Order: sequence, then C-alpha cells, then structure tokens
Amino acid sequence: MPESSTSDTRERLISSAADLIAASPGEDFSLRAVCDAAGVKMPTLYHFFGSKQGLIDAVVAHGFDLYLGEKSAMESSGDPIQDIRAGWDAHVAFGLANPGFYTLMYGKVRPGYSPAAQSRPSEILRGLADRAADQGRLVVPPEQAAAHVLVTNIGVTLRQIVLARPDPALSAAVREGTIAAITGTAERPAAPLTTAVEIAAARPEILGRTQTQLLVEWLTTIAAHQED
Amino acid sequence: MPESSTSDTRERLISSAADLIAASPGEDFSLRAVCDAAGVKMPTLYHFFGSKQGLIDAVVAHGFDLYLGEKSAMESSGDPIQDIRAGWDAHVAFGLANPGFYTLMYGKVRPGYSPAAQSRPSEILRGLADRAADQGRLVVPPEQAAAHVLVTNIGVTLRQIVLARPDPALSAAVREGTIAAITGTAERPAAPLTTAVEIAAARPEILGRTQTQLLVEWLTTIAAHQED
DNA sequence: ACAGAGCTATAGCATTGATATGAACGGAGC
DNA sequence: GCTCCGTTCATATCAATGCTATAGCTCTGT
Repeated sequence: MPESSTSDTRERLISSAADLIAASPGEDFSLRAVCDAAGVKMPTLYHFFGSKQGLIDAVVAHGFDLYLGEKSAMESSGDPIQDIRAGWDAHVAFGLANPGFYTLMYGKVRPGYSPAAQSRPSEILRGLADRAADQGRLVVPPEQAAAHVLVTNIGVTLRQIVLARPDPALSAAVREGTIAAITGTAERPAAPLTTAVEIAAARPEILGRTQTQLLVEWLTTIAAHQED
Repeated sequence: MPESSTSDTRERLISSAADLIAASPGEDFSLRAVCDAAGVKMPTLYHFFGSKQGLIDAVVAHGFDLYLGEKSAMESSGDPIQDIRAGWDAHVAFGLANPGFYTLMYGKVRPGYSPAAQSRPSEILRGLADRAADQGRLVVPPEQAAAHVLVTNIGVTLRQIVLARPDPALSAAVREGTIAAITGTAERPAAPLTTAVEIAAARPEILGRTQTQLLVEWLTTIAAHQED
C-alpha cells in the first residue's frame, strides 16, 4: 500500500502547515518550521508542492474543504433567500473560528490574484442567486446579487478579524441590508401599500372584520391609482 | 541647514518605497531595492524607520495624506448622507487608482493589526454618522452606521482590486444598499403603515376626504397596536 | 534478482531583514 | 581653536528564508 505512506506524508505536511498558520494567524510561516513539525526535510515538501505557493494553495483547498464540509451539513432549507442567510452566518462563523485559513483565502489582497478554490463557495452562492431570480425574488441580475452578497460578507468578516472583535450585530445588520438591497424590499414605491395590506389582514381583530375588509379595499384602490 | 538634507533623505526613501509599491501592487518589496532607488545604504533606512514595518507605516501615513488631501477638496456638501455617498466614491476611486497603497492600508489582514492611520478616515465617517443621527436620519446607532459603511466600502474596494476589474455598478449597488440600511428606508416594521398614510393623504381625491380620513385613522390604530 | 519509479536526505546558493562597528560631518561650549 | 557630541551614513556581517542540484534509499513489477 504505497498510497498510505505517500498520502500520509503529504497530509502531515498540510496538517503541520495548517497548525502553524492557525497558531499565528495572518503571520507568515517558514517552510522549515513546517518540515520540522512534519518530521521531513525541505526537498520532500518541494516534491509534493513545488513551491511555497503550492503548499499554500493546498492548505487553502483543505480549508475550503473544511468550510464546505461544515456548510453542506445544513444546506437547502428550500428557500434560497433563507439559504443565503444561513450561508452568510456560516461564512462569518468560519472566518472568526479559523482566521488563519480565512486570511489566506480572502485576506491576501493582490491585484488579479484569487485562489482557484475561492470559486467554489462563489458558485454555490451564484446557484442560490439564480434560484432566487427564477422565483422572482430579486430586483437585480443574479450575478450582481451574488457579487453583492459575497463582497459584503467577506468585508464584514475581514473587518471583524482585523479588529479581533466579533460583532454579531454588525454582521446581522449588513446581512439584512444586503438582502434587502438585492430583494428590493426597500425601493418599490408600491410596496408600502401592499405591506400595509398584509399587516392589516394579519390582525383583523384590531378594526374588526368589516372595517378591515374595507380598509384593504381602499388601500388596493389607492395602489391601483399609483400605477399610473 | 541640516534639516533640509535629513528631511530630503527621509522623503526620498518614502517616495522610493511608494514607487516600488506602486510598481508591483500587493507584492512584497525589498528594502535593498528601496535603498538603491534612494541612493542610500540600509543602515540609513534603519536609522530613519527602525524596521521594515516602520517604513511601511510611514508609507501608509503618506498614502492617507494623499487620500485625505484629495478628499478634503470636496468636503461638506451640507447633507451628511450625501457626504457619505461622496466619501464612498472617493474611497473606491482612491483604492482603484492606488492599489499598492490601498492593499497596505486595508489589504494586510492580520488579527488585531490595524495601522494607526486607518483611524483618520474612520473618524471622519463617524463624524458624518453623528451629524446624520443628530438630524434623525439614522435608524441605527451612529457607531454602527459608520462601521456598516466602512466595512462594505472596504469590502467592495478590496474585491475590485483582487479581481482587477472595476465594477461601478456593483459599487453603487452596495453603496445604496448600505445607505438604505442605515437610514432605514427598508426595515422599520411600522414604516409601511406610515408610508401608506403618507401616500393616501397625498391623494385624497381617490377615496374622497371622509374615507381618506377614516383610512388614516384606522391605519394609525393598527400602527399603535403594532408597537406592542 | 534486477531495473525503474517514487520518495527523501545532504549540502549549498542567493536573497532577505536586521545589526555591530565605526567614520565623516557640523554645531556647542570652554 | 579645539574638543565633545549628536546626526547621518558606509563596510561588513549574521541568521533566516525560499529554493535547488545531486545523489541515495525503498518499494514495486517483472
């Protein structure tokens, strides 16, 4: 069984690198330290990964496996918008729990450089946005909605990492602001009337059944005139 | 006049470093290259800045001077929300025009590390948020509004840098989504009722004066019950 | 048993950030 | 005028880093 030993060394190198990165998140790490921790010498590392960037890529891919592994356990609530919400929170939680991985994945800003593994969560998000668009839930093209969510989600996560201070309220505010922006809860001028109808219809005991029905009728009349 | 020469060498070092950084944005740079470009040897650099981080800090401070210099030219439109809009666009424009500086300022993500110079634009933003709050324009505490704007503004700028592709539509969408979120155009549960009242009151001819008055009264009743 | 492929070690290179030592220079005080 | 001292800068060097050339080891397939 050669693959046991080969795979073992490779995984041990990745695991050692991951440990070092997790031990000093955001800091640079030394290949020799990785080799010492793995009990190997440098040419072995170079045999498997070719360069430091190759090792980093492998570690990042490993990090995304972890991330998507956690995430896949709770997928598909049925509602794409709700899935985006859950994905947002999972994204932030992963970043705060694994700042070392996360800074490698999204914190190394360099023009034109985005690790290939980044595309996986991006495509999941794009799929959710497409489904939401199919259901008519979006007021912007699905690709822009996905980009909007991704950008703000990464932004709020990175910021919490650099400030070394989780801020659930901020994350929730940005999340809801983003979802409102792509679903257009804010900007349709006719929406307040529709919402008012829903609110009134939900509590018929306040005004009584008859008055509520009349209220709904009147509001609908006004809404009809608004379309002009 | 010794201060002429001292200041000269120091500035020349910063300028050389800035040039190198601008020449290969996001990449690491060598102190020897900086010294060669400035026509000095390394101990001179260490005399002025003490360490590489010291030089980076000086360059970052210089970058913020540039940024705030551009920005101060167009301050104070009178409306704090409008100022936030203009500040957003200036922020993105500076990041895209100076990706080297920008990645040093906001792209080096490391837990607990935020350059001191970052606080300057942050405080300007905080001031605008306070003014907006004084005018009753915000539905969230001013510190959270400022954090929300800063986070999303940085996020959308960093993303455009890593993708090496300006996306004005995305920037505008995120900007307006953020402003909507902090000014509460979207999320107050009582807002639809209030807005419906305004819409109905604005067009009394649709239902007639009496019915409109009654409608407003009923909507207000429901709104009062909503507060429970 | 033999050859070849895959894996690993020894040793070394060039570059990097950082420092110890000391020389040149100009102003301050006796 | 002369010495003293702080500022500024160069020579030389260190330790650590990423990377590689060469060669030896082990295991597999025939």
